[in-house]
Amino acid sequence: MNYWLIKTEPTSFSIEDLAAAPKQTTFWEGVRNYQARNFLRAMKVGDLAVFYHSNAEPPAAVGVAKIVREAYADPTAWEKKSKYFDAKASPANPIWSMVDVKLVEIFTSPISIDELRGVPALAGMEILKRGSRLSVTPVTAAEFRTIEKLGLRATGAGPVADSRAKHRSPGRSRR
DNA sequence: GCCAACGTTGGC
DNA sequence: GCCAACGTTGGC
Repeated sequence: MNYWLIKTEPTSFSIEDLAAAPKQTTFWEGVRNYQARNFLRAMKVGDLAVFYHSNAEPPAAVGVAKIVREAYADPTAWEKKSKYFDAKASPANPIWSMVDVKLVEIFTSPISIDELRGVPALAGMEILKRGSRLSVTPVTAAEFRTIEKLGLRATGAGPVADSRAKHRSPGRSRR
């Protein structure tokens, strides 16, 4: 079993969108980078992924998702209207792949990038490297466990926040 | 909104 | 096959 980190801009598709999706599952389409695609292709059913919000305030690890379907052709690549359209792709030559992911948990205590940088055990993470832009990256089991533990820690002051309760469903996925 | 870092493209 | 130009990403 392997562990990953998948990055998304919450204005495009957030973990709340995933929570609101049918079966809390979505296809992870739109990856248009060969290295990231190859990581998608290496994913196995049951693998777990840290769900990370980039370009957010603050950028943060916000939960965990599980791979529920292994890589298959990403049809948005040949949909002309899609923002992920790629003229070189076709059903005969899909080029790009996607997987299906299902929500496992939303962190009660999201971990901002600042905080991630402050954890020595996470110093080697790809996402924290300068100029890192890969939207799909492997993480080690130890890194995954460290992040999940931080994400689920008790929040301390005040009533225990249940982040799930705060997020009303925005309705259909905005994709 | 800036801009450094990076991947991709295309002229040669 | 080099590399400058360009577009995109994403933290700040």
